[in-house]
Amino acid sequence: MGTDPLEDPRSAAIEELEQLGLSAYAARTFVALVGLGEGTAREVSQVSEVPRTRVYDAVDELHERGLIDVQQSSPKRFWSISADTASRMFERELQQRTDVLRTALSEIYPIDHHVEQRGVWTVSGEPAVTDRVLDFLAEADDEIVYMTVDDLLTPELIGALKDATERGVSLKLGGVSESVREQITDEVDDVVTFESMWMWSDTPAGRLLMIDGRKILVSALVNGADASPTDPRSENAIWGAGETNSLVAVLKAIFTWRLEEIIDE
Amino acid sequence: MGTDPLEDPRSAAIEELEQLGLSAYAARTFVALVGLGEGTAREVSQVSEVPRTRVYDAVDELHERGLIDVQQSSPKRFWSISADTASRMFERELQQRTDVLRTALSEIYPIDHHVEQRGVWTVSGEPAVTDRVLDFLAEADDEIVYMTVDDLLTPELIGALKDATERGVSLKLGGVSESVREQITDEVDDVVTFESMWMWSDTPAGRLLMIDGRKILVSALVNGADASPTDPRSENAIWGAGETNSLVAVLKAIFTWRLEEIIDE
DNA sequence: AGTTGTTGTGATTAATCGGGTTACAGCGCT
DNA sequence: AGCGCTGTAACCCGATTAATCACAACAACT
Repeated sequence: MGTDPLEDPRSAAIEELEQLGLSAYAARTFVALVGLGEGTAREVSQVSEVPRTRVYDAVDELHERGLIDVQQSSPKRFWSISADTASRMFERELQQRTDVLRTALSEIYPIDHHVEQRGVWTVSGEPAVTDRVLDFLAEADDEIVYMTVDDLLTPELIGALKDATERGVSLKLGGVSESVREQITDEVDDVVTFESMWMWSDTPAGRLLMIDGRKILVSALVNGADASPTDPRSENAIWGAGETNSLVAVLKAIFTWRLEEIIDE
Repeated sequence: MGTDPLEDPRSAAIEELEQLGLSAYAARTFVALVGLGEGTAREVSQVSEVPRTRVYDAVDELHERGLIDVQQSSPKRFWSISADTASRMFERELQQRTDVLRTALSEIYPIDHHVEQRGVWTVSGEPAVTDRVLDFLAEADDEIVYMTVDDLLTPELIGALKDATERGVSLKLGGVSESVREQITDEVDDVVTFESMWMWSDTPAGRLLMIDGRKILVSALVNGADASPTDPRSENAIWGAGETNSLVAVLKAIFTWRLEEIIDE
């Protein structure tokens, strides 16, 4: 990424505004105006480094989106809404958009997602992997084996695990630290915890999930050398389903074997 | 607008996905995959009318955003997440974005918004006008006079009016229908309502707001001939502040005069 | 009133991006 | 070997937008 993460709020804001659909000029102009509170085209141009003659277009764009008010004098004056109001504005608009999207998509959705029995699927991105894990947990009806590192065990996931045990699914949880383990055994009954077994692979960290011995997901965190703490860590996962699935067959064998060994201790 | 409003969910979804930052190909591909549940590049290409050779690019884009899983076989197979999961995905991402924007903007925000005493500001768009009205209501400490048409009197606005009266501001409300008036007098104490006085202007509908006799906002709805009920109706407003402000001076004179006359009846 | 610097609009150019097409190498199948 | 299909990559072209320039309208000041 070329821009500073949190150091420079102006660049960060401009970046976001562009992502949200504003032109580069409009974004820079708006940020300048938020800083100034109010100003003329010349003033805006000086602090934003937008060519003065283009400030007028940018301002039109912003005015139509309700982000600034304009004064029809000469020179024209521009007045930006407050940071808080602007954020509310975007939030409202985006909420509306996702609502439309949700209804449109659900109207499309046709047949049930029959699950492919052959092949291995790959997933990219931590949020996507978590979603898949949540889906799978929800469809378990016998046994869940879940191994994960601490910071991927969010409250949302703990809730899903709890739900599963409450409908009679047995849970084996591994890899977490002592403190987290205590917290879990406190909140969730019917859980067996076991020590980490990341040693069986050279994967530094990630998750491993097995559902009813018929569905398996494995993930690895891939932020190698350029690991910046603020970045959303990048996670890649693969999963497969079905007794005959090759991934399931292989991993299930290794997994249950090691698992029995460790729990027996 | 060239696309159907609600008739065709596919077009609607594609439109939204593009607005949300997906390329046209990626949007069409995703919608096709949601319909198919799962499919190959060829199948996707047939229903989405995306050139087959470009499906692969689109699919990369979608995979990186966590919207689909891919199977590394030949032919490759693509598996879309459910409509519900996809919506949650976007919601989460956008929430995150607006959060970043909010903090960035508030760090920029410098001096307090000193209010210009001269000149008239213009606002465009119903949401923007409502925001301005809410801002102004919040800073009233003596008297609010508010005239509006029914459907612009949202719960949010009623709440703000109620807040104001509860801190001792007197409220004069006009223009609303009988039923709404009853609802208001029910919810909010210390409110004087009066009949519409839109006759003083040729404006068909809109709002008129006066705060402490020192700040005035006037709006008009401008959806002329092409008024479609689903469109967010377009509203334009002007406002000015300060005893010496020309807009305030003129309107205040007319307004209080007519107001006394009507309420006296 | 004339002069001067500033303001706002419009036209024009340059560069970037994304949609659309084509070429082609690898592969399995007959 | 021949064929069809899959996946990668290169290319072209049109649209959008950043960036520059020319100019008329205007305000201010002498």
